[in-house]
Amino acid sequence: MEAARRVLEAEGPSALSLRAVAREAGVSPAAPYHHFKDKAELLDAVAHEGWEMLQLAMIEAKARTDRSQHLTALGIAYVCFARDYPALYRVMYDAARDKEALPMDVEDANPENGNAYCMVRDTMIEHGADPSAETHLELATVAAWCGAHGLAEMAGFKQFQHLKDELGGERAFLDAVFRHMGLFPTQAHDC
Amino acid sequence: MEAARRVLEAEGPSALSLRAVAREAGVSPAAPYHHFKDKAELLDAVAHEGWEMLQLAMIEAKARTDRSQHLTALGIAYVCFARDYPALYRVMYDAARDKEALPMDVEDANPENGNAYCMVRDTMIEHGADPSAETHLELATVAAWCGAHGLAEMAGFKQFQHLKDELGGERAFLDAVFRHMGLFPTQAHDC
DNA sequence: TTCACATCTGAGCGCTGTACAGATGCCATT
DNA sequence: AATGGCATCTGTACAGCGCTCAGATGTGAA
Repeated sequence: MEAARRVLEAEGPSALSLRAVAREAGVSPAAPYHHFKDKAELLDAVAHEGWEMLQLAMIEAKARTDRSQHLTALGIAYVCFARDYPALYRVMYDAARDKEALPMDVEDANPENGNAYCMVRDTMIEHGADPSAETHLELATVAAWCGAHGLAEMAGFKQFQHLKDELGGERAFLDAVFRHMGLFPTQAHDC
Repeated sequence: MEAARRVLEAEGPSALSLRAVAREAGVSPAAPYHHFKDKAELLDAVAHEGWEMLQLAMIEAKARTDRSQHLTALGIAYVCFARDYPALYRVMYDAARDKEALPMDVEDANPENGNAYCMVRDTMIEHGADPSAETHLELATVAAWCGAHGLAEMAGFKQFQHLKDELGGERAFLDAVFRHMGLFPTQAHDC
């Protein structure tokens, strides 16, 4: 799995073949099959690690931010994670799409925080959402998650470079878009 | 390209190999290379058709909806397109990510409407956005696009099935999420 | 000492994207 | 009518891929 992570970071997701991972690990092409049923299972495992990393990044972002800015901080941390590990982020969502499910069972990294999705929901409550209005709460969480994911995928596109320039950098751009989503209070610090 | 579309719809994006397309078209595996530089160029062409189709769907949605509901209608049409052509939608964004750019040059289908992205911006203006505040306008457009794209990718996930059930169907769910995004006025009709 | 088990190898199958030399058929020019 | 250029297609080939399987190796428990 370390080999897989190295290949992914160095060569991108399209180069992440079982054989390449085996080469990187210095073993024969058949060796990985004694640890993973097939390629998809290896990718699942890599993706799982990715969700753990994302959760840790979000925990950290929350920890170093004012309570009033927690939601924005989570959004920013989310988008920055996707920017810093684009290949991994893609593997994570490719696996999710194949299963038609977000991996809401990732709680290994820091169980008391549940998982990344739960963190968003809990932060909604912190910000005044009514926890007894479950449907409403979950809709708000989904909406925020959609916004963050959408922005994560758009933020790297060249068309929006001029917006970053006009607004004074990437961070200002992300803040501004989140503000326009109407879900997030605004202005925190670096990511 | 017809063969490519057929393979894509029938077998999904992972089965969309040049050789499969050639087989479907009844031609040798080398034949496509006289029309496309490589596989990526074929996929680009397929993706381009996809953006045209999306634009047409959005034009139609706008045409059959009250002016006050145009923005929601676009969002719903967008998400429904992604639901109805999931393989094509994936090819479209795979190509976009490779280029790190949305194809904002797709204006063939209906030039007077520009393209899908422009339609969203124009509809923002219809709804009262100030066209002279260009940065603000574009941020609002980006935010809406991000929300729609995010929802398009999430809407099929199993975790949210119970929300659809509780709210009385997929359409109600989409409406509700859009409402929570704060960008969209609400309630239109079918898609 | 023996046996079970986890791990790994090497060869091999059918698939893929891509390259290239040559065939075919059509269209414009002479 | 004959010629030549050009677009299109074929057949073959190569390296790389996911995956399978029979057998080798080593390690810990009985």
